[in-house]
Order: sequence, then structure tokens, then C-alpha cells
Amino acid sequence: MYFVDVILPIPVENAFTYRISEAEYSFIKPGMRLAVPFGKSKIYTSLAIRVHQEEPRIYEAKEIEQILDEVPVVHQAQLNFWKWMASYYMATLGEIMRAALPGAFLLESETIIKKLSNDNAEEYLDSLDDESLLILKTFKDQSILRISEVMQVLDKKKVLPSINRLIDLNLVALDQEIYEAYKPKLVKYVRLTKEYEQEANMHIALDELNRAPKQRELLLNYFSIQARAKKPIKAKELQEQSGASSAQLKALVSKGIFETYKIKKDRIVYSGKEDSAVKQLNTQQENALKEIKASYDSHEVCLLHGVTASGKTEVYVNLIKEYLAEGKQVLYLLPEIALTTQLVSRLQEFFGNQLSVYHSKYSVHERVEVWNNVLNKASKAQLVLGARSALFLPFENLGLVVVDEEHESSYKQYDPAPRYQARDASIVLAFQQGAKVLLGSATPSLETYYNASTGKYGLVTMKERYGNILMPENSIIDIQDKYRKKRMTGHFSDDLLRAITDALDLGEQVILFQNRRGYSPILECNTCGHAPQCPNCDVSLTFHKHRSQLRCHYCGYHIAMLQKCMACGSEELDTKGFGTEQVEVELKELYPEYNIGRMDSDTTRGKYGFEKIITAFEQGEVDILVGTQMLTKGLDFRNVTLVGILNADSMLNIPDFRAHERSFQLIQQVSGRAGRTQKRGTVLIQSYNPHHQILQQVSTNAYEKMYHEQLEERHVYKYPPFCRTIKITLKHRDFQKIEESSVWLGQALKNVFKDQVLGPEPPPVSRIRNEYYRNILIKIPRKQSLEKTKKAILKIRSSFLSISQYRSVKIVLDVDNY
DNA sequence: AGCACGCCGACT
DNA sequence: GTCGGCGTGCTC
Repeated sequence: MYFVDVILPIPVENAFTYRISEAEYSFIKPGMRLAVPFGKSKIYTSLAIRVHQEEPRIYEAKEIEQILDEVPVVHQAQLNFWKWMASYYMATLGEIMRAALPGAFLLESETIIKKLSNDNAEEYLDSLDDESLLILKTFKDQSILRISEVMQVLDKKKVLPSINRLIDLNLVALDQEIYEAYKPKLVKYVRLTKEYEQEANMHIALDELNRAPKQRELLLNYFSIQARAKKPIKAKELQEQSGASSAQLKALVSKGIFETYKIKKDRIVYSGKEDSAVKQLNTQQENALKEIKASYDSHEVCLLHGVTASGKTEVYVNLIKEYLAEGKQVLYLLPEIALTTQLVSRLQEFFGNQLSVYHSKYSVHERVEVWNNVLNKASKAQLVLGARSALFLPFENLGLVVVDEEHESSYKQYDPAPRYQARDASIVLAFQQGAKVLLGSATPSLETYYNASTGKYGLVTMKERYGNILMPENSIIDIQDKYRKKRMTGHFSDDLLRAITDALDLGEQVILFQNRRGYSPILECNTCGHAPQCPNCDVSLTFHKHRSQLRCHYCGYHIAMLQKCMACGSEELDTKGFGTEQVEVELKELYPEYNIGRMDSDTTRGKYGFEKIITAFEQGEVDILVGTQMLTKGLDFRNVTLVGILNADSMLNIPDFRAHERSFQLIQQVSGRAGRTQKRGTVLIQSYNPHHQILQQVSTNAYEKMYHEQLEERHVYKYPPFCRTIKITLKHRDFQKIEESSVWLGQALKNVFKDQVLGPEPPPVSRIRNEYYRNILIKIPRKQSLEKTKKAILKIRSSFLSISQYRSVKIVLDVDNY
């Protein structure tokens, strides 16, 4: 008796055991995918983790359906990494598997209904009900049906009873259809058949084709291509060159002159020149590179703290080259959004075909190809550029991980599980593989900078911008004062408008930042003060002028713009607050002769939306670009000399312990877009609170000062890096239940963790999509065992779930929720 | 996660 | 009286 333990891509804790034959026992290795039946009518892709001979006692193991791989697609090293991640982030292996494997690896089955040929069918027809007859009738046009199709035909959901009646009469049968989602791309090639390779026969053929000039043309073109280069000839290429149709090519195939064959082809091919000259490193970069390498003698991780436009990328490139030269693999992580931009093409110029890109916007097929290339250690995947999920690629020989823009919050996955921080996880991955990590940022996260300052990580600093360009000049504008003195036009102070006009006059470009999309976040009645709310969420609706709609940014609910107040009927409706759309509208009035662009998640929908706007701005088609934080992501625009921040307060006032740090990073990063050439850039920050310490620190580029001050606060209020935190979120549709259950859970946790427990408290938006939310935060001092703490939490959760009224409350655990 | 089973309200 | 709502429990 032989068995295999598998993990399934579902959130269940345990592995599942299946029966296998002796031959399968010797063939199956951990890391291979197996199709297995699961439940009554489903087939899932699972991943083998162990073969053994221990028969399970309490259940009868099912047999596996099929082995899907010839060799493991996941290395043992990956499985170890998965196990670490599952235990650290309190997720199941199945959830990790789902996040790790490219979607196309996870085939699923669908139940299909087949018609059986039954000689006695006729005599049953009278005994059948209308619905069963209708199903049979539908088979007239097709031989198989899907459950969903039957539901459509019968126009209801419960269709199984009718189908079962047909099964009982042996008229139809159920079957499982498995999708092999990934199919290699095949390219059709053409060659002469053996017979016609001989010249004599060819002459005859040409003669015969006198009456089919197009086909003759095809044949002649084939020779001319062949004469030019001795390589396989693509059917498409041949057709294009001779201007023939596929029918004409087919005719030649059926005459036995040509035959076609297919070759597997990679979808992702880089066809550019390789190794174009790497920019000469300046002294600062040279030194940084040397220091990084020196730090690796004693550290696993090094932080490269380089101001914006200091040329960090060139340092990465040179370091990467050295690891590649040693035959090591390199992983280059980037925050999600920046991937679509200039960096990919820049790195492609340096590394050409050694570089692969792995990213959620890539198609499932492209992702499988990158995966396989890494698995096979193909030369084109020695260096992988990717977003956080690239962490799961099957590296075996990793030498270096570069985490660019280390402070970016998109390295953290919030939903669904596993809720991991890719930057932190990459350090563990590197450790497991004996690789080094380079974290890079102009505005490092406090945690990272703390680790670097305390000597846990190496620290290398670059203080100068490349080419001795000056840091932009910052000034803060007190808009409270400006309003009082009536010097505001819309949301623009006179100073900002003057600066915009000056820049435009000189043919320069301007970036304006407002961290909120839409026209205005609140619509308020002037008479009664009523503001329209989302019916499903606990937020007011945002006014979108362009579409004349009120929209909810949490659930997508929208209604047409109101003409009068819903509560009192008054027609005096006023907008409170403002978003990018309103800024755009005001600008269009103020600068009708210039082109204004807007970049936020409303205008960058679709695969290339983002790139379109970037390109337009790069090529000078847009003079002023208004946007949300999307603007900050490492974009490099040459001609921007002015950056305006319309309202710095909205960021500073977010109720989160990182709000100040985040604001500093955000403003500093946006500012970094200004003046990347010889002309010194200007940054204008509008605020009601010009003396806020963060704004003062931003305007003097005082990262260190910000760091020390924030660190002090974290120390006082016991936040990271002095504590670890685990956030527990409860969700339920019933208000009463969420109140009671969250208090119960909070109390249970407080019994163990005392005053380390914060909450339960409703989050700022306490209801989303008709579900109420409550948060509980647990602070874990550094010296307390994380292991034991998690165990205790899991124990409390299971006693929570054993209370039947609470069982339907969803609990989300988020370890290191920052 | 899916999916089936099972027990209560709004329609033929 | 049925259809279908979703609470509950299980899947090797």
C-alpha cells in the first residue's frame, strides 16, 4: 500500500492523503502536481509533499486522478520557504500554494453531462417530466452540456434532480472535464516533403502549377527565403512575403508538395541590442558599490540609502552583473506599479536576454514560461525583475535579492492570505538560499533604517544627486493665511499659480499631487447638512463630476448626481473637500491653452492605461499632470521643474501610527520628480498647518531628524520596530453579533496578553459591502516569543469558533500588519 | 474555498 | 404546497 500526502490550494490546515500504485510511488517526487478528486464532484490540482506507506486509519484514501508533471515544478527549497511563510504569517500551506503557483498551473475540473446512446430511449420519453425532456432536447445540437448551461436552459439553479432522473434511466452520464490551462505556444513552420526535395520532381511540380500562379508564387518565395538563410521557415512569414492566403498554402500541402510542422515557441522574447554601455559610475556610486560589497562580509542584508536621483539603479546593475558572472540567480523586486514604466526597458538595455519579467499583469502563459525558465535555470531567467509574487519563483541558486523602493507599502499583501511582506520574506528566502539582500530607498522605512542603524543590516549612503544636480528647493505655503487674505483661486494659492505660470512659460512641465481621486469626497446639503452615504458601506459618496455620478470608493456603488437633497429637497448642494478631478477642472479653466493630464486609478484602468499617460507626459503632450500617489513611483521625467502638493494635511491626519512616516516618504518621493536635470527644481507644499514637524523635516530633507523623532514616538507608544504587531479583523453582516463577538474575543485575548491588546474598535470605515468590521491589535514586545504568542492566539481563536453563535464571524489574522 | 445537506419564509 | 434563502459541516 502506497500513499502520497498532498496540499490543496484551499485554506484548510491539514494535508490530504491519497492512494497510489507502486509504480506511481517510485515516480512521484515532492513538488510534482497531481490531479486529485476532492469532495463529491471536483478535481483539483494538488502538490505532492511526501510519499509513504502509512495507511490512514480513520478514512479510506481515494486514488489520485493523474500525475501532471514529469519532474517537480517546485523545489524542496521552495517548499521549505512555503512552510516558513505559512507558519510566520499564520496562513495555510494551501493559501501559500495558491499565491505561489502561476494560475495556469492550477487547473480545475468542471462537471459535464454526456448523452449516452440508449436504444430504449424512446420508451422512457413519456415517463419524463418537462424539465428532463428539455435537457434531452438541448443535446440535439451538442454532445456535452455544462451544469451552467443546463441552469440557463431551465432558468433555475437547482438542476441536479432533473439530471439525476436522466442518469437513473441511463440516458446521460456525468463526467469531469479537466482544463490544462497552460498550452505552449506553437508556431507553424513549412518545409518541402521528401518527395519534392528532389529537383526533378520539383520541376514537374512547377510546371503543373502554371495554372495556379499564386501557388507557384508561394513555392518560388519558399526557395528565395531558403536561399537567404538556412533556417526553418514560418508559415506566416512565407504567406506574408508571397501575399498568398492560407487556403493557397493548404492547397500545396494537400498536393503533397509542402508539409507543415510545429515548434514550441517562447512568448516572451526580447529582441533588442544587449549590453549597451553601462553609464560610467561616478565616485559616489563606486564607493557605494565597494561599501555594499564590504558590508556583505559581515551582514546578510544591506540598506542603500540614496537620495532621489542619486543613481541607485546603476549601483544595482553593477552589483547584479557580478552575481550573474558567478553564475548565480538574481531577483530584483519592485513595487507593483512601477513595473510598467521605464525601468524595465532600462534594465533590458543592460541585461538583454538574461532578464525575465514576472508580474501579475502578465498573462498566465507568460508567467508559466518564466516559471519554467527559472526552474530549468535557463540563461534568459538568470535575472528576474518582478513584483512581490516573484518571490515564489523556483530559485535554487539565488545569489542576490534587490528590493528597490524598499519602503513601498505595495510589498505588503493585505488580501487575500497569505498576508506577507515581500521585503521581509525575501530576507528569509535569501537566508535559506545563502544569498545577500540589497534594500534600496531614498526614504527607507523606519523598521529598515532602525535595523541598519543598530548594525543588524549594513548601511550605505549616497547623499548627492547624480551629476551634482541640486535637491529641489522646498517651500511651505500657509493656505489658512492665504484664504484669510483672499489670495486663493480655487485650491491654488497665488504663489503656486505664479510658479505654475512661470514654469509653463519656460516650456517646462509641472506635477501636482493630491492624494484623493474624484471631484469631491463629500456632497453636503446647505440647508439641512445631510450628506449622501453609500447604502452598503459606512462612507459618504464621492462626487465624480465628469460622469455626473456619486460613487463609493469601497464597493463601487454609484448613482446619478442628485439635483436636490434627498433629505429636505433643497437644491443648494455644496461640495466639501476636493480630489484630483476637481484640481483638473480648475486647472483647465485657469490654463485653457495648456494640456492637463490626470493620473489616478480612474484614468489608468486597463492594461496600458498607466503607460499611455506616462508616455504622453514624457513626450510633452501634457504640460501639467495631476495625480494621486501613483505619481511617486520612481518615474523619471526630465522636463519637470515644479512639483506642487495641494493639501499636505489630508495625509498627515490619517489615523495610523505610520501616517507621519508615510507622509514624509510620499512628499519626499513626489518632490524627487522635480528638477532631475541641471535646472534646480521647486517644490511647493500647501498646508493649513505649515509648522507641522513633518513638513518642516521634508522641506529641509531632514530624513535623520524625522527618523529620530518618529522612532521616539514609536518607542513611547510601543509600536514597531520596538514591538511586533498582529492585527485581528472580525467581519460580520450582523451589527449585534460583531459587537458581542469582538468584545468576547478582545476579553479572551486580554486575559492572556493584558494591556498588550488594543481594541476591539471599529476601523475608520466600519462597514464595507454590508459587512461590519472590528479590529483588535496585539503588540508583542521584542523579547516575547512570537511562536508562543501565535499559538496562544490560535488557541483563543479555536475556542471563539467553538461558540456556535460566533462561528459565522470571519476572522482575519494579519502578522506584521504594517 | 466549494459544495451538499438541511431547515425556514415568499411565490405558483 | 415548492423554490430557494443561507447556516453548518466536510472534504483524504
